[in-house]
Amino acid sequence: MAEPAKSSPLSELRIALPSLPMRLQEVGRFVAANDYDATTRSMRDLAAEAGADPAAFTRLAKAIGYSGWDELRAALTEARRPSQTSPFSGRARSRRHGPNADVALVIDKLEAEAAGLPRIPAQPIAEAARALHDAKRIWIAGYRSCRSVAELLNYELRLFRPEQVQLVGASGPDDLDLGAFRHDEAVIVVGFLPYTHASVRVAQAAHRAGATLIAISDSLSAPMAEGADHVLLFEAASSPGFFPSLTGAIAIAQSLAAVTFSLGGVAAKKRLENTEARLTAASTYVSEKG
Amino acid sequence: MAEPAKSSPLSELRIALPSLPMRLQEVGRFVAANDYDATTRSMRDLAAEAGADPAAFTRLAKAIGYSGWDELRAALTEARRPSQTSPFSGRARSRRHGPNADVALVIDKLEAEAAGLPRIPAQPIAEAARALHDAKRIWIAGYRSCRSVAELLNYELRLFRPEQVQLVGASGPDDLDLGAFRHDEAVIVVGFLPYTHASVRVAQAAHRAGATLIAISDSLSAPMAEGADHVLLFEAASSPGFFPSLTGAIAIAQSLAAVTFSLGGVAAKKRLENTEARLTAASTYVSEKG
DNA sequence: TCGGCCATGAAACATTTGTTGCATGAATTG
DNA sequence: CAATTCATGCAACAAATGTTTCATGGCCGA
Repeated sequence: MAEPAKSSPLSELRIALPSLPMRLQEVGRFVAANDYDATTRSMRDLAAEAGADPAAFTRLAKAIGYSGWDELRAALTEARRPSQTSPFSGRARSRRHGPNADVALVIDKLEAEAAGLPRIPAQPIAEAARALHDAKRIWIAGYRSCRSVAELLNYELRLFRPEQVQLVGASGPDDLDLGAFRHDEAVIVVGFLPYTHASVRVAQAAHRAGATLIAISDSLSAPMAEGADHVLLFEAASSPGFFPSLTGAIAIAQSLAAVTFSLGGVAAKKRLENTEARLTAASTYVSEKG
Repeated sequence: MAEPAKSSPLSELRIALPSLPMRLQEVGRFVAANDYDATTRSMRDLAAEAGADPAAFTRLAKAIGYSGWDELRAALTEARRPSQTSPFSGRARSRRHGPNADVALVIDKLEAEAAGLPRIPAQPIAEAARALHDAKRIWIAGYRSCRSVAELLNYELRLFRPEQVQLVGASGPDDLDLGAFRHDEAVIVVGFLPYTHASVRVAQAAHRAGATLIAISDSLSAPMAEGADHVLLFEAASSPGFFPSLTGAIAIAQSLAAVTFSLGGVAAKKRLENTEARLTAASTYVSEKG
């Protein structure tokens, strides 16, 4: 039936893993986690480090369709070969069609977005972070695709300022929150073309209340950037594809959170540790080592 | 007799090269030019390909101060080992002070993240997009900070496949959705260290149901990558700061959506236009020109 | 409970590995 | 020109590698 794409030996391994005997699973996980050593060191070495029988490696290789460990290792080695940064790295850019057109699209996109990031002005971010640091409370608003940026910012800031950060509209209609803005609070609005009415309303309300308004957008002339105390610009259209890029906005959000955190000093650090301890106690996370 | 900086075995080799016998020079150049093969293939293999005597490799190693080829190879292997953290981890960490410390932090972060993007493997994204294209329905899961990535993906995919894309847990407890996975559907799980139990459960449920599992994570050995048909890797730790970076995950999500859209052809385009028309009619957006 | 199956570890196996001794021939020196 | 040094290829060596076989013990179905 639907042959799963077995582009790399590692993915073959991963796919077969769950249906393997216990010992082979252990060994398989070890290989997946240490694929560099798998290609460079000897089978017996790996066995010793993994605390397993050397034979298990041979059996693992055979279990996923290779003639033996040597062949598996050869496949891994080829997959890791650097000259083929991506198998089509030759920039295959000329070939807009054919089977590799998709890969070329992805590469284009990633490169374009990578190029856009260093062009983001850093100074305004640092200044905005200071404003956040001074704010009694922080409101965050973003709609449609920008919602994800708003939520990330909300999540990260709440890690060390849980009681003072809030998403606009998180607990009821936006309109209720709009009336709650105070002059000593900060409001962050994320948005780019086409701009939603909702985000513009939030910005206007913030301005009216005398709150510090921080706009994360793609243009200085964006409607919600009007009257903003800080405007953090990114290039939404910098990458090919059917939809504007949010990579820059995410990078800004994370930098903003990082600087705000560092401004928070030991107090922020302490609260972050508390939050982490609580999450660990609730066993939200999988324990690090199996 | 100023010992030249012998940071890497390769530089030692290059430095000693000119004073070596002719044959050893040839072999040395071959090693320098093919250092990847030097670490992975056998001495005799290399000798055959270089058209030289196997003994020459042993002699070369001894000539530049190693006890033998094995030791040289070990040094090369260690030099090539991909750093567990990141090339930037040691950098700029020296607590810059002064008024511009924050700005420097932002710049570091942006640069590091920009450097990480082109390292994202493109091929798996294209393959995963094809799987999405073929899926009858698409489920998306992500928790904590990864929720924002999941929601962005959900939003963009729903623009042109509104009825077939759904967030896990969007309309009730996760558990209800977990039982709804079908073999002809695709499940996307976003997560990185520390991994949440919830995301692992989703991945396991997807695997059990025979659905196509796509994992967006920071490691091939992530628990929810086990049994995954496609694993899309990004570097969560590639940037300084208190929190892992989501920029790579966002870039992957957007590329995935873009390729899936392009695979959808005119049908997808048509549906996107419909969606846009509806949003405009509801006057969600501010009209372009004032 | 018995019988077969499979997973697993230990040991024996043939092969391949890196190394070294030796013979040859060219280059260097007195 | 003779004596010496040195670079080089070949072949034999011991060590290490990956593989296979076999004995053991647990598990499931009859």
